[in-house]
Parts: sequence; structure tokens; C-alpha cells
Amino acid sequence: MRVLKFAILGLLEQDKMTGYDIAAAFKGALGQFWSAKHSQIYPELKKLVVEELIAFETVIQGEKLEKKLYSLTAKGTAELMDWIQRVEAVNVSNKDEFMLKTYFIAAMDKQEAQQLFSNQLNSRQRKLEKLEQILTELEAEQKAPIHFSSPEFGHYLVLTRAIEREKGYIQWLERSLALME
Amino acid sequence: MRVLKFAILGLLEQDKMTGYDIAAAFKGALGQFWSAKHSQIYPELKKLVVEELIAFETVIQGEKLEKKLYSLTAKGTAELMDWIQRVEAVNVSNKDEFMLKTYFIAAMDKQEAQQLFSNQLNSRQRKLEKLEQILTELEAEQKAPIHFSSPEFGHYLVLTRAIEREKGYIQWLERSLALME
DNA sequence: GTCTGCATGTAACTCGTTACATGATTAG
DNA sequence: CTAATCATGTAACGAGTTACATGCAGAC
Repeated sequence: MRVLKFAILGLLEQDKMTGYDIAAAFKGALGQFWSAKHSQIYPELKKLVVEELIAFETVIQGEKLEKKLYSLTAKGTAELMDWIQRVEAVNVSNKDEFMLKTYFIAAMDKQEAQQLFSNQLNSRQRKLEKLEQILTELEAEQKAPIHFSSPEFGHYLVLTRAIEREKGYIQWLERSLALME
Repeated sequence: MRVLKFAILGLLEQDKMTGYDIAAAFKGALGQFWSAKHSQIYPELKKLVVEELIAFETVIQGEKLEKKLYSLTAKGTAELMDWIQRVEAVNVSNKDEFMLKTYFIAAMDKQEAQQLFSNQLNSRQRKLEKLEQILTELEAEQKAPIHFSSPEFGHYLVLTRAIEREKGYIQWLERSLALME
């Protein structure tokens, strides 16, 4: 149901942006829970202009590089606000190829399984370190403790969720490895 | 990269099945991490037959209901085993519409945000209860404690992961709500 | 001057969902 | 008998990825 549409509207509500900026936003903490490639973003932006949910002004960078700065229209803001308070069903299947393999663990021998789990554990630990570093930097930039009205509250919540998701995964991997002995 | 293909091969490695059975398997614990609708399963089964990774025998149920019992070929088993020990990159973006909204929390007023979070907390708690019930039933069926060679080990691991995922989500929701006061 | 990053687009393809369509079996 | 479940398929559409394609700006 066109979630990318709302992702774009939400980003533009924060600030005027180009398509490139939107793609860049998906490379940060937000990208842990939603992302899209530029090849999906640009056509969607065109569609949203036709639907009059966003508008753009052309800006010249340097000598002649044209970039399109998009912003929300009143209609776009209204649709964003409608979506944001809508209660959607909890999505069941969060696809995870590693867990699919885990379900078929009976087809592995013990060594193979341990190798696979150790490997996954390692990757997850490295990912966790990166996320924790980003959180440290975010917290360092704040003067007061983060609260509801901080401009970075959304970013903070998403980051802490990503970090705890990894921690939970890591704990489960460790306990599963212990069970395999 | 055709993950559904391997999901089907993995299920058929456990037992001969119909397309309907495969769809049913996705409604259980496995469905927490991978699933597909029957409209995707049936065409994929046909494709896998053409590729000679699976084969089927037609079985008559009752008077005249024909069903197709699929099973792995040697080639299919080989491809499954190759995939299962392959190390894939940790997937970055596990899409979650609620977390997308969370990222845009600055566009909500406090009451709206609290409402949304309470609601999500409730849904997650009900989901957790259901998963824990399934685990209780699974454990009741076991004579000995579950270990690597138990036929239900894969099922058990996936269930415990799903349960802890929900617990982690719930804790984060509670702590986030506390932060909003 | 050359490499990295900024900036925008399209085409082809694969994956996944919703809807359309049909019919048999089984348990109450 | 009738409702839920078993069983199989197709069509249309929407979402998402990979690859193709181009060019400017800024830093070193």
C-alpha cells in the first residue's frame, strides 16, 4: 500500500530535499527499517508531483547542475498526517533468510551448523558495534538528555530499536550455539 | 535470488508434500521468517519440475480429487545442500512500517504518539502470548530435552527466536513510552 | 587531471499480493 | 446438508532490484 510514498512525505516534512538526499537518508538509521534505491525513488517523486502531494523548485548547483528540491504541499501534509495516526496490522512475516536455513537445520551436520551460526554471530556483532558508535555520536551532540520534544527523538528511537534488535539476535545465536554442544 | 525456491526444497527434504501443504507450513512458526501465498507457490513448483529439482506423483484423495505429491530429486537435494551452507550477507533493511512512523515521531503530538505506541504494545503482547503457547505445546510433546539431533530442533530454534524478537520489541516499546512522560 | 561524490533518469526483470475461478472431501 | 477445509490454478497489478546511462562539482 505504497509505503514508500509515506516514507518520502515524512522525510519532506522534515526538510526540503532532492531525490538524492532521500536515497541518502535511507543509508542512515532509518534504513534499518525502510529503504529504497534511487531507481524507485525518482519515479515515485514524479508520481507524487502529478498527485499534487509534493512540488519542486529547480536549483542550480555550481555552474549548471540542475537539482530538484522537493517540498510538501498542503495536500501532502494532510495525507501524511492521516497515515501517521492510522493503526496498521502487525506484519507477520519479516523475511530472514538465515532463519529459513535455521528451520532446515536437520539437513546440516553439527559442524556445518556451528560454522553457520558462528559466522552469523560475527556479522551481527560487527553490525552492533557500528550502530552503537552512531548512537554514541548522536548522544554526544545533545546538550540535554533526549526527550519527546527533541528534534532527534525519532532518530534516537529508531537507533535504540536497531541496537536492541541486534543484541537480541546475538543472545539467541549464543544460546543456540550453546544448545548445540 | 529465488529464496522461495530453497524454502520449497527445504520443506520437501523433510517430507513429500503438496503445494497446499507447503502453504500450510508457512502458516506455522516458519511463517514468522518466511512465507508465500499459494498463488506464488504453484507456479514455482511447476518451474522447479521443469528444472528437474523436484518431481511429483499424482495421488487420488477419496473418489476423484487429484493431488500432486512433490519430492526432491537428487539434483534438488544437491542444490539445497549448496545453498544451506552458503554464507549470505546480513540483510540490512528489515522493513517495518511502525518503525518508519516512529522515525517521523516529530510530526505527532504527544498523545497521538502514546496512543500509537500503546496500541502496538498491545498487539505485540497478544502475539507473544500465542507464540509462547505454541512453544509450551511443542515442549510438552518432547520426552527428552530438545538438542541438536531432535527432529524438532529447527522448529524449536525458530520459535524461540520469534518469541525473543517479540519480547525485545515489547521492552523497547515500554521504555520508549516511559521516555515520553 | 582524476577520483569521489552529487545528481537524475530509464529498462528489464523478479518478487509478492490481491483478486478471480473452480471443484472435491470431511466432519458435524 | 452445509460449512470448513483441502486442493489447484491464472491474471493483473504493484513493489523492489539490477543494470544501463549520463553528466557536473569539488577536493587533492
